[in-house]
Amino acid sequence: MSAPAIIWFRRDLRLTDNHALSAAVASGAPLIPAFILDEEEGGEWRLGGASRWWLHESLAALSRDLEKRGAPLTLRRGDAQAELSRLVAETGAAAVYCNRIYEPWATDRDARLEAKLREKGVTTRSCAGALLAEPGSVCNAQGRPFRVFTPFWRALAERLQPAPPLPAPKKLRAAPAPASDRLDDWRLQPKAPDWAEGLRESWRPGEAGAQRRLDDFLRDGIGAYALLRDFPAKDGASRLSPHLHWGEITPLQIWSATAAAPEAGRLAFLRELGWREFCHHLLAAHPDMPKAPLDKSFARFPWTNDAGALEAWMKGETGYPLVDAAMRQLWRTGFMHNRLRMVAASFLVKHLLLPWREGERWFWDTLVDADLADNSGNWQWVAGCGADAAPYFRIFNPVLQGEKFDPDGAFVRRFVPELARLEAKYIHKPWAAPERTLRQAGIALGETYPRPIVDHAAARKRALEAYASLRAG
DNA sequence: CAGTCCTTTCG
DNA sequence: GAAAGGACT
Repeated sequence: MSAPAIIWFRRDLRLTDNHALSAAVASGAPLIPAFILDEEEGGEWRLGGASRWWLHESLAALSRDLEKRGAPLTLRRGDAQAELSRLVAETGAAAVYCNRIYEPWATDRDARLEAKLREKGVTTRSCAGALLAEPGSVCNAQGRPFRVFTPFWRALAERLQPAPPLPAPKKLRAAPAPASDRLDDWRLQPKAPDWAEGLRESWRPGEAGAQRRLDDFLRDGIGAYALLRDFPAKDGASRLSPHLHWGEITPLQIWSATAAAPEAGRLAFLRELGWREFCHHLLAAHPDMPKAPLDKSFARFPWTNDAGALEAWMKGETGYPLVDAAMRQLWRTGFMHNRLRMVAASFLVKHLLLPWREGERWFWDTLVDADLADNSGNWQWVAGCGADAAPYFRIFNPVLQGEKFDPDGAFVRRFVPELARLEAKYIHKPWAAPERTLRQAGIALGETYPRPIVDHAAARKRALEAYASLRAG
């Protein structure tokens, strides 16, 4: 019997369009599918709470899918390099197959690991699939990585020659299975049970869930996507982001599946896929993007340090209904609508002048789609220190944003129930409502719902001055 | 080199 | 329609 091959699952928790898996199957070797939980990997960016929950559910799904095809998933926990080497030694594996991930900490580690395995005569085969194009492969006329989205996306789309996604292997020939941890022993589930409950109500992690989400979106969502995507109460978003992050589905599968969709919706939607791509390429070009502003002049930005304001923002108690609804959606469901991410993030950075890294950290822990490239790239974009930056145009007015994109207040009512009975005219500015109106709606400002923690006009002025000081210096 | 463009907002 | 400025061709 030939030496087995390990399929090292990481951020590719799927069987379809999985090049590493298909290559391993094609090699003819008996297979050992494995996942290693390394709770230290990523350092500061180790798994956040919502991501741990997702991972638990997604691994359970992957494990079932592999079992059905005759090759159970082996689970190990510990330092990824050490555990993989141990698994190779235990099983006599001659090859390791995996799909590439692109975080700077991961590319460094994987390169070291590959060298180490090669010394022992074990070959590593790493495949692409998490992105439409390899980072570094999309450049401007000077051969440099793009810093503006639209030319980047044009250049990528022009070059892209999508091959059809690979089908899932029907049967897997398994090697004798090594000892495995039990998933439940990993304690990936949150300690607060109500958090897990909120997440479970909102999501179906795993490849089948991802496929169903895509099918639903193609049937019900993509046609009107360009029209509805900005209205948080309309649920016009695809909600594929966490599935993409964990590789339960690939951008190529999504790209291919949209081929028959109406043009307007399709282009608007693929553009969002493009932003994901752009952020990943940016991170590869700027490995310190998660902690250092791409625009170096921001090193002397006059951030404030107001723990109380940060706390109010995290809890959704700023007194601005749209911001609060957004922050509570995040906490309850592990998700925040795209437009609200811009509004809530702008509020933290511009209205409160709190460092964007505080927001980045909170989103990292609470988003089910927490992704290093997307999270850091987008926070820098909002703060105005990132790519495609235009800080002066992005002081969102949370009242106007509410009136424009949640005109009847349906979204606010859903997530800020203490305002539910307030008429639409005041739903985004309860402080402006007459005392009688508030009383009839059961609201006592400062008691049942907070007064605004900052005045919009004053905060806007302060932010403009802070940004102007960068240029003056 | 100059001309165009940029996940936009606000008055 | 203006707000600053840099990216890109």
